[in-house]
Amino acid sequence: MARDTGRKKADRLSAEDWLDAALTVLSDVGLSGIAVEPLARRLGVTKGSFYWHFGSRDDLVEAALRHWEERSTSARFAELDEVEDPRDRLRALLTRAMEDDATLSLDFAVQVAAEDPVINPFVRRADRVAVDWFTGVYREMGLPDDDARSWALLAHSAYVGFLRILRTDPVCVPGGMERRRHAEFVYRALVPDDG
Amino acid sequence: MARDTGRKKADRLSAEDWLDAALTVLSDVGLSGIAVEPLARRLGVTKGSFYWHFGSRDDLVEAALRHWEERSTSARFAELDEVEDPRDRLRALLTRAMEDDATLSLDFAVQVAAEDPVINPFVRRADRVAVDWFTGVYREMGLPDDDARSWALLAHSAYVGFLRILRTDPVCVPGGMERRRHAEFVYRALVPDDG
DNA sequence: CCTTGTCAATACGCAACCGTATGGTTTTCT
DNA sequence: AGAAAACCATACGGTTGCGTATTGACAAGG
Repeated sequence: MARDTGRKKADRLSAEDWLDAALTVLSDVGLSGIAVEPLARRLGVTKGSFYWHFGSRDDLVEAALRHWEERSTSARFAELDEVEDPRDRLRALLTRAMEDDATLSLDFAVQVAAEDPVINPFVRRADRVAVDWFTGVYREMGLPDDDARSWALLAHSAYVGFLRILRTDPVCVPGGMERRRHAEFVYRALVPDDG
Repeated sequence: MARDTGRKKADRLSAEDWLDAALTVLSDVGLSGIAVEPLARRLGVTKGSFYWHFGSRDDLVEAALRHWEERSTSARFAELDEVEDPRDRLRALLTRAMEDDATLSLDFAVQVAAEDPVINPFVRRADRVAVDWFTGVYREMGLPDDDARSWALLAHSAYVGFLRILRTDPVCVPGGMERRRHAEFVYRALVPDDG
């Protein structure tokens, strides 16, 4: 009979269980939270389990980041390419990016750990993808390559910085429907000639 | 006879020596670099020295951050208040902020550690000071309070994000005279109506 | 039934750091 | 010089994390 994929029948764990826990804790407490023994405690097992599924702690971190790269970097921009008008596309990204708190938390946790040798290449790729995406949008608005890249870097900088400020001091930053207003404001500020 | 203040005569250390080392290593390798034993090795002593000058590692971190707060947050904005025209003042800050690599490194290291309970309040204060400063500038340009704060948050976000991207992937970001050009571009983008 | 493969517990050894306790060595002051 | 204070070394105990090795429990298939 067909094995029911992804079902937790007993208290035995799979590699995915560790991966999920890693991503959860990464989002909650940051990279330092991805530690073998604490995760094992959290999962109700000992690290004897972990080292059966993964070779090392870095392996788990890398697997978690690969997961993040697919969910975040790739998927996020892909689904926006359906919007034809570049201005609408830009607005859609901004409003969407500043809403989903789960995404914000994970993105932030990853970016804070950008200095870690395992994480660094992932963040670099993500930055490149984002800046390139913005550049494309601005070029479609009719800007020359040079200006498009400048706008793109500014836009991505604004997102990255907003993320950090938001997580450091949530009070300093608008929340709820105020946030929506700010997103709209940012959109208007980041569009060259909108009237 | 008058004691020559701040002179390193022998191989005995003072609290300031530890502070300087802490700030240097904070800028170079981040908060995790501020560790008692490694710093002691670096200074050619043992930690027996450290615990004479400071009560704990956190005490040193706090002292270092207090130093940063004065040098960075306070001084940086204070010396700019001489520029009368708000637009010129904004441009002055941007160009100055994006040039000095030492300041950039330290700011970045501090911000990356913003989650640390000792660091957090310092970063929050710094954010508030920066956003308030920007807000003042924009208000002097004639903007209503609401818009001024929005612009301020955007401007500070852009700086914070630029910092992170710069340190993660220096290639992705303009360097040298290109950077100056980008600073000028950012200035023009962050000024509401400049023509 | 009994072997094989999967998953987990236990028990090590190792490294990095924190902080304390205690005693030794310089300065500095008187 | 002699006492006091400033500064440092040594040695210790404690914590937390990584990774390995060995053995045990339990399921599925021959």
